[in-house]
Amino acid sequence: MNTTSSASHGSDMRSPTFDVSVDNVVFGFDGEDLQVLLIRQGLPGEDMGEGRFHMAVPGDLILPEEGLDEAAARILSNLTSIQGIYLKQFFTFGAPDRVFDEKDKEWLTKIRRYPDRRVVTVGYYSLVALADYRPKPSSFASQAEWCPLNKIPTLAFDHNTIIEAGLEKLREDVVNKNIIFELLPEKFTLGQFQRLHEIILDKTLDKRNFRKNVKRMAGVIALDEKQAGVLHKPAQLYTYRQRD
Amino acid sequence: MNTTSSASHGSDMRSPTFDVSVDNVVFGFDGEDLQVLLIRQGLPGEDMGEGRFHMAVPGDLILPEEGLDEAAARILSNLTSIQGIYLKQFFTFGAPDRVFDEKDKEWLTKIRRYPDRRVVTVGYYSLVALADYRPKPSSFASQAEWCPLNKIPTLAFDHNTIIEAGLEKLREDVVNKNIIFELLPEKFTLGQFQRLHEIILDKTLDKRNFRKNVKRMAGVIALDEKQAGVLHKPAQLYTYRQRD
DNA sequence: ACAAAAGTGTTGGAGATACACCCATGA
DNA sequence: TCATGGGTGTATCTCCAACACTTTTGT
Repeated sequence: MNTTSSASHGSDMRSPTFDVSVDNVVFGFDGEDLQVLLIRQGLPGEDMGEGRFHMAVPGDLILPEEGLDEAAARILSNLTSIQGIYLKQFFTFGAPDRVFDEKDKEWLTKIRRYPDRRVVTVGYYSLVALADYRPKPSSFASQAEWCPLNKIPTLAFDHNTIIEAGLEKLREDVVNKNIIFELLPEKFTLGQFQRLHEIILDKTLDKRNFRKNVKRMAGVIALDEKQAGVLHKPAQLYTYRQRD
Repeated sequence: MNTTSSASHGSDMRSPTFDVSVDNVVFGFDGEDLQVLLIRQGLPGEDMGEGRFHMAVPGDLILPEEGLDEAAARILSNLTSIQGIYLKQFFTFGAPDRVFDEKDKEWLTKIRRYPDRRVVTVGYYSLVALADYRPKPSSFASQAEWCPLNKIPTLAFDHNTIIEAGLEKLREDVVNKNIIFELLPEKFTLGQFQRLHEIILDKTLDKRNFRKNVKRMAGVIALDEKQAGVLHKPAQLYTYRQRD
């Protein structure tokens, strides 16, 4: 029987060496569209403006003494000065051929000490209410940009796959957990709320039925305040307060 | 602005070194109870019978050219000669202090080449229909044993946490995906089917309502066969066939 | 006045819940 | 004959889906 102790924890003397990274799919909702934060970088020491870019989701190797959640928060915070944002681990990508594109390999040669070392990356998604951060875009890294979900270009490594998987997980979580409010600004209209559902679930919802459901929802509170400056009937504003 | 390129993918020259492992929470259902596969190991070269054990979930370091799913399948297969079983990645555990117990550290000293190296482990759960494998326990490693869910002892490392998280994920998946049949033998009774639901969801279900739901379920087919040798009215047997 | 989104009820059907007794078998 | 789990139907209620018109604001 093939039951040597090599199958049980840690009994093997081989010592493969890996890097572990975190990649963070940051979703932002601006009241209209769902966007994803992308990083556009030139090679270090080269002119950013001359055409050759590396586009990816924000990510980095984790530090020797750092937890995974911690790393995800650090990366996001370094890049955007956004803090206290909802972060969730959703999947770990460890295919041995994750980096197969020649351009990606070349890139790593210039940027990593051990460019050939295999990297296992832990995927996170983050949720940001863009209205609360967009007004001060200067606080964002100049190389960071929001990109609408349906216009994502081809990215480095397996990052298109990672975004796809993150979106899939977001869909699941929106129906099963109470996370959608993380994408909404503090004050929001029911129109925005419904639009957000429609984008994430990728289907249209009935307005009256949707509003009935919202009324049944705990934590959604109507404010004494309406929209202003819109070219149509101003909407009632709502807010969300977690119930004790 | 704290937006140096250190926040973006791979631009950091540090090179932490990690091991990456897979730990596999194997759930088995025998028609009565839900069980978890545990590994009991003596130190290599020591007598297994003399008291000092290391108990854990099956796991191992991944090989340099091996994918994560592949590693999970290899570990399970080495240990139990079970193959073709449902495997699912559910969470990655990377806390820097995952190994804090002195006994665990001592264990690693004896078993690992680099015992102090930080290990990030990818958690999988597997589903096994015990009736299809239990009859031939000799095919199992002698150190592997099934342990009822509610009698799990204190395990090595963070393995109690891992089992807890795996169970939690299993609960979610049972309601959202079609995976519960992976735990059922090819032929099963509605009583077993209901009991399995009750164990996993940790609540009692109404028999008549449950059976109504099963009738509505696609893929559950009544066989021309009944239980035999039971000391009560023999139950109709059913099977599950994935619909095209 | 017009354009644009906000806001508002009813009905029919499907699924969920609650509930109690008889049946077939082996010992 | 007894103990054990197997097997069955009905009534109620809640949730979901379908559907169209009026209101308020800015231009």
